Amino acid sequence: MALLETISSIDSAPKHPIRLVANRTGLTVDLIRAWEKRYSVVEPARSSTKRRLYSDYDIERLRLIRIAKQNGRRLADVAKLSLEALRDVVSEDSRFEDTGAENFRPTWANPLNSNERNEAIDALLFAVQMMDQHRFDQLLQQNLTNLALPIFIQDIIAPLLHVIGEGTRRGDLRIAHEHLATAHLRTFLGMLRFREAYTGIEPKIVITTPTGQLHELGALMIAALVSADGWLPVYLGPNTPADEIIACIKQCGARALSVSLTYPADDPRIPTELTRLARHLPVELPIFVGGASVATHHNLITKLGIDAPETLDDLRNSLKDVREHRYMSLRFDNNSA
Amino acid sequence: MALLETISSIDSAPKHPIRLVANRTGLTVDLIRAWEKRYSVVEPARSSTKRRLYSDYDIERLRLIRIAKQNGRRLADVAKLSLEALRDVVSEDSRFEDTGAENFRPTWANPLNSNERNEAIDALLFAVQMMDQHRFDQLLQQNLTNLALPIFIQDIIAPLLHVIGEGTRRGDLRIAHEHLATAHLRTFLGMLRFREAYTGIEPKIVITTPTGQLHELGALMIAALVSADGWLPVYLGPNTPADEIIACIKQCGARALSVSLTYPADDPRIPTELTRLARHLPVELPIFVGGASVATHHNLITKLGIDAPETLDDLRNSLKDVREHRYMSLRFDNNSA
DNA sequence: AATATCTGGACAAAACTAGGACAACAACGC
DNA sequence: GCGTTGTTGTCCTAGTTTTGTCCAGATATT
Repeated sequence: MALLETISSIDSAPKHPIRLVANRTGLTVDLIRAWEKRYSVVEPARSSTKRRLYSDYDIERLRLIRIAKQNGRRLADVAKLSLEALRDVVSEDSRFEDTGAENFRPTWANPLNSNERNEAIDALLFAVQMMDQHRFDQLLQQNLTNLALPIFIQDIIAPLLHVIGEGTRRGDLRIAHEHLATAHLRTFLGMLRFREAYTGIEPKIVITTPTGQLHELGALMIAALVSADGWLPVYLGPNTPADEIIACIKQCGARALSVSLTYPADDPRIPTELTRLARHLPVELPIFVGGASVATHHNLITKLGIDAPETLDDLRNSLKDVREHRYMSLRFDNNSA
Repeated sequence: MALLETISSIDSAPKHPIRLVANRTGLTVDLIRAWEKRYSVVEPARSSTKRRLYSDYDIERLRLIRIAKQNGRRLADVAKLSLEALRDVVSEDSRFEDTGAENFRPTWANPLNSNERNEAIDALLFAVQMMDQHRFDQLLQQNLTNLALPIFIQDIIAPLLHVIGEGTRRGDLRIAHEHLATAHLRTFLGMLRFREAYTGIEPKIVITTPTGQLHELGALMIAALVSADGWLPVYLGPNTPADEIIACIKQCGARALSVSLTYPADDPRIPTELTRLARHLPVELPIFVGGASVATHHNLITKLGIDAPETLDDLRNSLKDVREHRYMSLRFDNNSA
């Protein structure tokens, strides 16, 4: 019995007292009860002694309803909507936000289980196959509003790119489909950099791709990611010569550099450019590389003392160290080598 | 799965309260009511308690009317127009805005007539030199809200790109500066495509760049431009093979194609790809080319019967003809040639 | 015993409606 | 030039609906 429940029921276990719900949603206890009384917004289970017991599902709905209200919706209109419908409404509204700049944080940062993730990615893939850009965009928005940004990038965007690449290689998708998706993601990821409000005191990180590397989606993912961690990405796009990267770092006083290597892996310019970067940048300025082609240049990278974090989380941790002046540079005295 | 019902289209279900409409349109609540009182600009449905309930259709009309007013139209003149008519009016206006009576040449070659425009572009250029992305973005947003979209693109973006290109060539700007600006504009222009709400009945136009052509900003400008004129751009990004373009047009039933040629002008693949397009696409489907490299291939283009509008305005006019089934194809019987 | 939650209701702030007033401004006739 | 007229955005009042907060007595939890 208990076994079956743990498998089938994920969200709907009624466990949380009203106080906790209030804390998580930002609503007051009174208000939650009032909403229930008037519109049956949520109908929580009860304990044996009549205490309300809310499920995760309920909490999520309340959060969304609060946002919907803030966007100008009336309670009666959204009270009875399902979770899915609410998500549609909220993401639809927040896209048009004119004056807004309201950034609500997805405190609800549950990592996805593999089922949900596959479902989300399948839906996105289907939209690409149908060439339905608006559906595609809508799904992206939805996933973004439901997930914290790092999770969104790591669990949705990165796998999606991989699946699309594979699908195109195998012939399940046409090149046209891949282009459509890539072009859209290019815009979407580019926007993510600007979700955070900048105070002007954030440390800067230059993000780009060296000469010959034309794929920029990896770099953009990193830009979006670090901007959520309080960095100000200076994004230069793909195909930037080493000298220009160096000049940019100097002009804007960046504290770190991230370059992305994907394709082609055997471009002879990669070693040249990387070496040039390592030689001309101060030792205390960390250089991070990432992407599919890193493995090819593993030897050179370790020799130059360039940091090649294996996962996005590793990168984030290293950057945290950089910001707190705890980062140990791997590069020592390369200049004289 | 609720896939079918979420196709993003304007539905006329009256569900939105006035506050939400105000948020989305940028109008005040009072003003919306005043317009209704005086000219019946919109006649929203009412709830059981007399609250106004607006449809998506109403919201879109209000947004357009706001722009029309900003362009100098009188409320009485536009109050009763349909959505389609409003779009025509707005895009019509934006063509003649603030240029004197004599000259509405849209500034490809000689951008600088107006002081304001110069000032705006100088400010943008300065932000690029300072590598101040947020200032850059802020200025773009500011200009965009002050101007109608077509004007913004023709009078600000296009000259700006030109000036940046020149500046980099002459050495006033570094490549890094150009990259920063290009990367940002790539995102910014990509977003513009989604400012319009779609009803699902707009004619589609495929926009891309042929194999070998990696610069996409021109194509993106066109995508943003035509979306304001009531088209739904299917944007494929740069470097798309002719066969894929053809497949895409077939799958999504596009009514037109626009390809952008900038650099390199002498790529041998350009003639091949263009010929392929002209041969395999139905005669009644117009093909538009634009960009700096058009001159190089002038002979081929005329021979193939491809339309090469000289200005963005010409393109917009031709597209208007296409939409109203008045367009005279330049292509006749190329298939047998 | 102190704290939290429940039910039911009261109450006030906020939002919406209808109608109208008013100043700023443009257009027009003279 | 001047005055008149019409347009337009904003604001005001008074009445209604919606919504957030608070209270009181009873029950439950710690």
